[in-house]
Amino acid sequence: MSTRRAPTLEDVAARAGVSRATVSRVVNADPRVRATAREAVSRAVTELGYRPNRAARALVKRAPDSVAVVVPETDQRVFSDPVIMEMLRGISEGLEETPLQMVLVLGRAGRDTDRLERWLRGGHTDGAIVLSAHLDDGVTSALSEIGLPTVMIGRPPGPEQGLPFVDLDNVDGGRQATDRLVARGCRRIGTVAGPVDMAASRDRLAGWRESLDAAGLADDAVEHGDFSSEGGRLAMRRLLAAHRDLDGVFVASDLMAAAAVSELQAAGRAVPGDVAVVGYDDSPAAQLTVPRLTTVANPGDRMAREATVMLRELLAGRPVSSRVLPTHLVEGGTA
Amino acid sequence: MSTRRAPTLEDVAARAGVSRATVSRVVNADPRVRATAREAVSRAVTELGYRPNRAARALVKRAPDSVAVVVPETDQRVFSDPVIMEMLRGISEGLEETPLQMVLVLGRAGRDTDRLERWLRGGHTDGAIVLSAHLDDGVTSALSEIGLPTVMIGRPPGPEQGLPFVDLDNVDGGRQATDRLVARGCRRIGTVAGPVDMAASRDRLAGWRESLDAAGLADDAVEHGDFSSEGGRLAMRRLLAAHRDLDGVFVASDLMAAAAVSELQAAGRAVPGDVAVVGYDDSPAAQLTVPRLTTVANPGDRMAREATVMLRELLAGRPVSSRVLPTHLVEGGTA
DNA sequence: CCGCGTCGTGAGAGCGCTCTCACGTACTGT
DNA sequence: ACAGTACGTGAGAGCGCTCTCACGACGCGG
Repeated sequence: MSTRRAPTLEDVAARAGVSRATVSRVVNADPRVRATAREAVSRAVTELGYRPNRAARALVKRAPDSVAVVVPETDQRVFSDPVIMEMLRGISEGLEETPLQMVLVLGRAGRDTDRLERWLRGGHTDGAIVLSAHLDDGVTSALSEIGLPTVMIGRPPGPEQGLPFVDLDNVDGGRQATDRLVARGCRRIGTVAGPVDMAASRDRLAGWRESLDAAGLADDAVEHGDFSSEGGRLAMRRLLAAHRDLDGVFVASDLMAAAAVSELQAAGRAVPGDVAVVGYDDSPAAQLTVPRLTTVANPGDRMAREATVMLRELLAGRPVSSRVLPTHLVEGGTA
Repeated sequence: MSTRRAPTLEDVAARAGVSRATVSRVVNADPRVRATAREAVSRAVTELGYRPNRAARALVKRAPDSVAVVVPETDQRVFSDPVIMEMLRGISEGLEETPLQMVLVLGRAGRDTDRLERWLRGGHTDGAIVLSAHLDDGVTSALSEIGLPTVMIGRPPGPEQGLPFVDLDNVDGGRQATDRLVARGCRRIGTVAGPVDMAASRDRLAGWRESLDAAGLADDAVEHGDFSSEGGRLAMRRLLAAHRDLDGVFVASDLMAAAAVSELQAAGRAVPGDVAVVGYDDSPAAQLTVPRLTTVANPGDRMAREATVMLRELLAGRPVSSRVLPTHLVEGGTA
C-alpha cells in the first residue's frame, strides 16, 4: 500500500527545526550539541521512526563494515557442527564491540568453489574469516589473490597461501592425550586418527607418535576414521582386530571416541579397565559415554575470537602473523 | 603502506576512454553497448582491479540487500546446534539466487536482548529471520514494533506478536511417533517431553496425548527433560521409577532419546523388546544408538527455506501468513 | 532529400549521509 | 572594557554509483 519513503535526516531536521548536521550529531552521539536541541531531535526521530540509512553512511565513511565468515559446508555426517557453532559464537563475540557485521557465506566444499570465489571477488565485504581449512584450495588461493584481508581458522592443509591463520596446538594436544595413556601404564597404544587430508588430523597423529617415541613404545597401531561416529566405530573395530593386545587408544575426535568406547565395550573390553581411551574436542559428545570421556580441549570459540583480533589488525592495515594456541587435557573417566 | 584509493567507476571510465555511464552499463551487463566499448571497459576493469562499491550501489537502488538471521545463543548444553546449522544452510540456499546477504546476529537469550534490540532498530538490514523462538519476547516484540519485515522459524511461544512464522507440525509429529508405539502393541506409553516453555515441546506432548486418548490409553506418564543428553537420562530414570510397567516411550528429541535408550539398557530393559522408543529430530544422534533410533523427521532446512520464501514476499511488500509443514516418521530399530 | 525512429553514448542530477569549515554567541581572562 | 577562546550550529561539498534525459549518428521509408 503506502510505499512512503523512509524518513531521512533531512526530514528529521525539518521536524526538529535544526539542520541536517545537528541531527547527524545527535544520531552519532556527538557530545557538542545543546541539550534542548538534542531532545528536539530525539523526539523527532522517534516520532518519524527514523532509521539511518546504512548504505549512505557506509558510502561516506569508508570504514570497513562487514566481514564474510566463510563456512565450508561440512558434510552432514561429519557432525563437526557443534564446533562450527562454537566458532561462530566466538566470532560474534569478537566482533561485538566493533561495527562489523558478520556475513555468513556457506558453501558445499568443492561444489560451490566457483560461486564462492565470484562472491568473494564481488567486494561485498571488507574482510573474511574462513572456518576450517577443509576447503579446496580454490577459495583460499582466490582469497589471497584478491587481496581481501583474510584470516583462516585452523591451519590450512597443503602449502600455505600466505594467509595468516589461528590454530590450536594439535600436535601438543595429541601428545598430551598420549602422554596420559603412557602415564597410566598403557604399553600398547593405538590411535584412531582423522582424515589424512586435514591438518588437524595429521598434527594430532604426529603428537601421538612423538609421545610414543619419547616413551619408547611402538607407534604402528594406526587406523583412520572420517570423524563420524560410524567411521570411528569401524576404525576401532579394525584397530582391535589388528592389535588384540591394545590397552590404550587415542581417538582424534570425541564423536569417534564415543563410538569407539561402545565398540570396545561391545567387544567385552572394560573402559578404562582393559583399554583406556582419550578423545579429542571436549564436545558434548564427550559426556554421552559412560564413563565420561577423558578428552582434549579444543576451544573453537577461543580460536575464533583470536581470529577476529587478527582480522581487525589486518583491516587497520597492520600485518599479522599466524598464531598457535595451547590446549590441555580434560579429565574424564576413560583414561 | 600504500593506502591507494580503490579504483572507482570514474577511473575505469578515464582509462577506457568512455563515460561513467557506459562503464556502469558494462558492469551491469546492459546489452546496449557497442562491442568495442564493452571490451575496452572490461579490459580497464581487470587492469585496474575495479570492484564496484556496494554501499554506493545500495544507496541509489533502494533494493533490499541483506537480512539479519537472529540466532538466540543456545545454551551450550542444549546441543540443538546441528539443527541450527541445518537451518542456516537452508537459509543460505534459499537466499542463494538473490542478492541478499545473510548477516548473522547471535545473542545469548535473555542477557543480550537489549543489545539485540538496539541493533535491530539500527536498520542494518532490510529484514530478519529469527531462529527458534526460545528468545524472550523482548526481541520479537521489538521486531514487530519496528516494522522490520520478519519471519520466525518455529512458532513463537506465548501470544503471537503478529509476526508470521514457519513451523513443522510438531503436534502431528508427536502423534505419529506415538501412533507407531500404539501400533506395535505398546499399552503403557510414557513420554520424555521437552522444556515447558518451548512451543515445539508443548506441541509434541499434545500430539502424544492425542494419540493415547484416541487409543484409549493412559496419558499420565510424563517427565520433562531439557533437550540435553543428561536431562534425557535423568528424565528417563524418573519415568521408569514411576512407571515400572512402561513398554513404550516417546522422547521429544534424539539426543534425549539416545540417553534414554542407554538408560533403559542399563536398567536391564531390552530396546525395543521390553520398551520401544521413538525419538524426534532425525539428527545424527539418532544413528549413535544400537539399534538406530526410530525417530521423527524435523527438517530444519526445509523450514528455513520456506522462511526465505516468505521473507522475500514480505520484502516485496506482499503480505504472508504463517505456514505449518508436515512431518513423517523415520524408520529405525527402536520401535 | 527530409523526417522519423533507433541506437549508443555522455552529462548531470541525485541517493542519504558525514565532515570540514566558517560563523555566530557566550564565556573567560586581563 | 576588549580580545581571545570555547562551543554549538548551519551550509555545503562530496562519497561512488545508477538512471533519466538529451543528443548525435545512423538507417529507413516516403
